[in-house]
Amino acid sequence: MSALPDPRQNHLLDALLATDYNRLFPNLEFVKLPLGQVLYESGQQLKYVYFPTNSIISLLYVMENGASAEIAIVGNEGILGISLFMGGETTPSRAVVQSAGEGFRLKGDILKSEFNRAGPVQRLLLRYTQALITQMAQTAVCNRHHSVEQQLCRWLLLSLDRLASNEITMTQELIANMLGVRREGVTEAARKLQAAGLIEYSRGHIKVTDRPMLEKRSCECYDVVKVEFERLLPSLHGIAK
Amino acid sequence: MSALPDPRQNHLLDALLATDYNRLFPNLEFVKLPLGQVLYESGQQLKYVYFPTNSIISLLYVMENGASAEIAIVGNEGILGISLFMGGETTPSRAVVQSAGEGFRLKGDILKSEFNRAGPVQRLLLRYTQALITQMAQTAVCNRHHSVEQQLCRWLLLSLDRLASNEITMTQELIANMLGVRREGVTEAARKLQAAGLIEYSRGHIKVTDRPMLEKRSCECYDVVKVEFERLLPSLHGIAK
DNA sequence: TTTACTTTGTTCGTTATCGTACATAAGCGT
DNA sequence: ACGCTTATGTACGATAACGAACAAAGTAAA
Repeated sequence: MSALPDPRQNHLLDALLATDYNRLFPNLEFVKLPLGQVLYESGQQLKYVYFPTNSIISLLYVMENGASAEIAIVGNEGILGISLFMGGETTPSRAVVQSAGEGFRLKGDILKSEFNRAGPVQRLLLRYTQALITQMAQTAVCNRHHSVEQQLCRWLLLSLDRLASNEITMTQELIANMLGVRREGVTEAARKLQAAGLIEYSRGHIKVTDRPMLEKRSCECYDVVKVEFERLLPSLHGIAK
Repeated sequence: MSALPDPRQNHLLDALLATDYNRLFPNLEFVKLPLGQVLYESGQQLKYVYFPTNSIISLLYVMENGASAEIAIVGNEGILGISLFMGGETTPSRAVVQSAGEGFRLKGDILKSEFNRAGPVQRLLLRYTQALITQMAQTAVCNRHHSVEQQLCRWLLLSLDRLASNEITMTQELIANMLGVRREGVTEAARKLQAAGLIEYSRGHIKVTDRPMLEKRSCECYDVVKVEFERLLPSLHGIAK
């Protein structure tokens, strides 16, 4: 937490060529992202895009009756605000800070002009977008076919991958909101995982103690998404050549 | 069916400026798309992109255990094969002809070079991609929260919008595959809709007789997707300016 | 310390969907 | 017209998740 904020903690920024990064750097603005902060509201014009470093943003859709479901999550592997360069300017979903932390933001106009250079930056952003699409598609599949427990495993793993530690700060109530299920369902699934020795939790803190087993207990969705991210965005410095 | 095949029946092609369209035209190849044909297999390199005219393509994910779920559908409003210009070349999903008909295909390389002109064609394709993303996201939400009957309504409406007639040629078994539910569930939902006088069906043919009521009975998901498509791709000639 | 609040645990009846099995019926080829 | 295949109808118990209500255990505030 007390580490000096370095934009390169964000893998997308880290993947940029030096020339591109240096041009962007002066425009990156460090921001704290407290739990629950709403970065985008559904249908609202986006002013900034965000590059999380150690925070996680949840894209979720809130229905007319108040029920919600998570569409995808964005962490240090990505960027929040793709609709800016995709041309739509807005989306019907909301973006909320799911795990408190920090990040950098960039004025939308600047990102757009970077994108419109039609060079490496554009290619990188598009590849990331495709990875995000995969995550959304897999969420749809998962919502259809998998149990709450499997989905909880998937969710924990996806979150873990975007954090430095093996501990997630999040109440079961909030997780239930993300998954779009009842809080009691999460409680029961979490209890089972704890009984099996895969996690330890108490009042808003979840520590993963046996990650390999968690992966076994998860559905295939986690792996599909992970493999696709690695295929599209191998985390190599200067990949956006 | 006997109408002369005109690429401009595809709204995306129709939205192109004359100069762009004319450059593309000689490369468009007319193709028949019979029911069940697999246009892309999961993870397979894409050679062509497809512009459906009166056919519908279903993007679906098939799980390890054989269960499946539809991610999105592509009809005359769009293009199949976005991962070509998004940079990934492949996707983890399969593309199957859900409603037989026709379309035009274009060599992947040609589409890529068009995209890389970074002009109106690119902007149009990206806006379409965002609309497709909305459809996927909404599918995730729908899978989580809505009943089989609501989802059937949504599915019928989405399909209807992409066809000229009010009749859909498709067995309940296939619809069940798309929705990722049991065939019996579709049968029951369809029976109710028929009893209520909204549809008439028999052995692979579904005729929608009361569309307004079908919309009422559907979940909000249909409308969200439709509105977003119209916002992003107002069906005006020469919109890709 | 006491109180208030938040988070988690547990129960119970209800519902939707599932899995399986089998019955009926419509259309097709011969 | 015949039988065969495919499509649809129906029933049944099993199961997972729901909605609601309340108990218990932490944590923070008074």
